Amino acid sequence: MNRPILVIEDDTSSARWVEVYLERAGYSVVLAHDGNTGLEMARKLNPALILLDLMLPGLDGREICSIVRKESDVPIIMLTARGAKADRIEGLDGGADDYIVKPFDPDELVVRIKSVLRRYKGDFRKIINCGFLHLNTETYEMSIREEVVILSTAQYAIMSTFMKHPNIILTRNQLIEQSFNNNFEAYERAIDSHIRRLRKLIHQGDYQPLKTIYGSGYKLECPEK
Amino acid sequence: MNRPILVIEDDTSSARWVEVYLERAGYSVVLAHDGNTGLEMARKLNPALILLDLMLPGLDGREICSIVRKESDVPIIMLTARGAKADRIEGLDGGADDYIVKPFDPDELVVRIKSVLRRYKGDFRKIINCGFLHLNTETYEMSIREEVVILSTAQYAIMSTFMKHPNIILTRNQLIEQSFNNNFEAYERAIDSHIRRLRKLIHQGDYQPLKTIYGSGYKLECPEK
DNA sequence: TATATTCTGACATAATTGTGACATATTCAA
DNA sequence: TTGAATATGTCACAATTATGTCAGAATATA
Repeated sequence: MNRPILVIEDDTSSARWVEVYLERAGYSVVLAHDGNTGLEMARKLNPALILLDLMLPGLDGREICSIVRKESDVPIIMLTARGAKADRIEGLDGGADDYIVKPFDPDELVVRIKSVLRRYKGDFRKIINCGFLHLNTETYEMSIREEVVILSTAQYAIMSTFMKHPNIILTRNQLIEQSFNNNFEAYERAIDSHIRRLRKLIHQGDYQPLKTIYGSGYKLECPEK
Repeated sequence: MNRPILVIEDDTSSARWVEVYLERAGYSVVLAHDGNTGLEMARKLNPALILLDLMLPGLDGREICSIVRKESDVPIIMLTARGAKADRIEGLDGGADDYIVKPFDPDELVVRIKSVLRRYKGDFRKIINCGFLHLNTETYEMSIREEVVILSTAQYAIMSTFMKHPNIILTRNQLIEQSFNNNFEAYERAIDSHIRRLRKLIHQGDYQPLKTIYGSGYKLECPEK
């Protein structure tokens, strides 16, 4: 019993083309041509993975993404049109695991699918999502709404610790332990400097999700999933 | 052997609807349509979680909640009908772990359930409940009906001592011992200042649950569990 | 009423964190 | 390899927040 890949894509010809290609690669495929049926199938079929077009009639791709993400942990790859950077990111806002820009190379599609599934089995997400923050664990890129920045090693280490434990107070020592596996010789308050640098990157106008908890440590504030 | 989710809800159609939805999400579900059978089942079945309607024939939802809470640590999510914010909080007042306002989004329900169960596996109570006071041990946030404040280190230490020993007179020295593990050099009367600051935060109109016991110490007044 | 106790606000001080500048270390490209 | 760019840790000092203390007012108790 092989769980299928669910492809939600309104353009029939391109959907069929994907279907053929995936089946050739050994996956079983189910197509949905609009958002509502797509969502319904996502619930009924328990698919192994969802390929989701961003622009859809009926329910929008990103809406589907956030709904599905709330209900299950199924991996989702967004298909987005070329160009608009904002658009790519918007997919991630809903909690997608990866995205591919159209038109894409069929081989690349298969590679991405394999990689997402592999990661998924290893229970390891390529992208950690947290509110409007999205951290790519392969490239160390962090996107904040429409902006993308590349984090330094230490910044990435600390940020990923925060994003794995959102809404929780982390002491400087916890941050050091979790982020650097204790390979950290420096003064505890070096963390403060990293925090300052991170804050410059991730604030949204006046809103700063990296909170100071006086006497305790720091906390990354994220909307609850 | 999977422990079921017990749904105590008198409206049959809405109960069935919840049942279908939860089963689709992979949970096994048991229904009870009035308070008394609900309570009985809660005792017999050892459910993984209880979904509890606030308004019930027979035993009221909040009565059940406090009875069950006395007998076990099973997580409880209250379902409350009205929109009024005060009402939602009333669920927590009985010792519930979360509440959902009807009519609710089925997706949201599943999300909440997952999150409560996840917290429970970590085997720590995130929130200490005491009357209308709720203290979050992760964030040092205290919610008082509708308001949320963040306590300072000392305030948190003292407040959690009170909430772990409600309705009991605590002398200043007991407060110091329990709250600061005797790492406290200062004059006993410093407690008075903390009390004053806490009182400013937690009074409800004229009602002040932090009582002075003349000649002895202080007491946090909570409705009995 | 007299006395003991607690409340209150103001204040000083202590504790903690933020900031920018700087020195050193590391990385990367030529 | 060298040199430039970048990253990181440290420091001094500023800013902020928390805490303890006190004196006098208010309150409780006998």
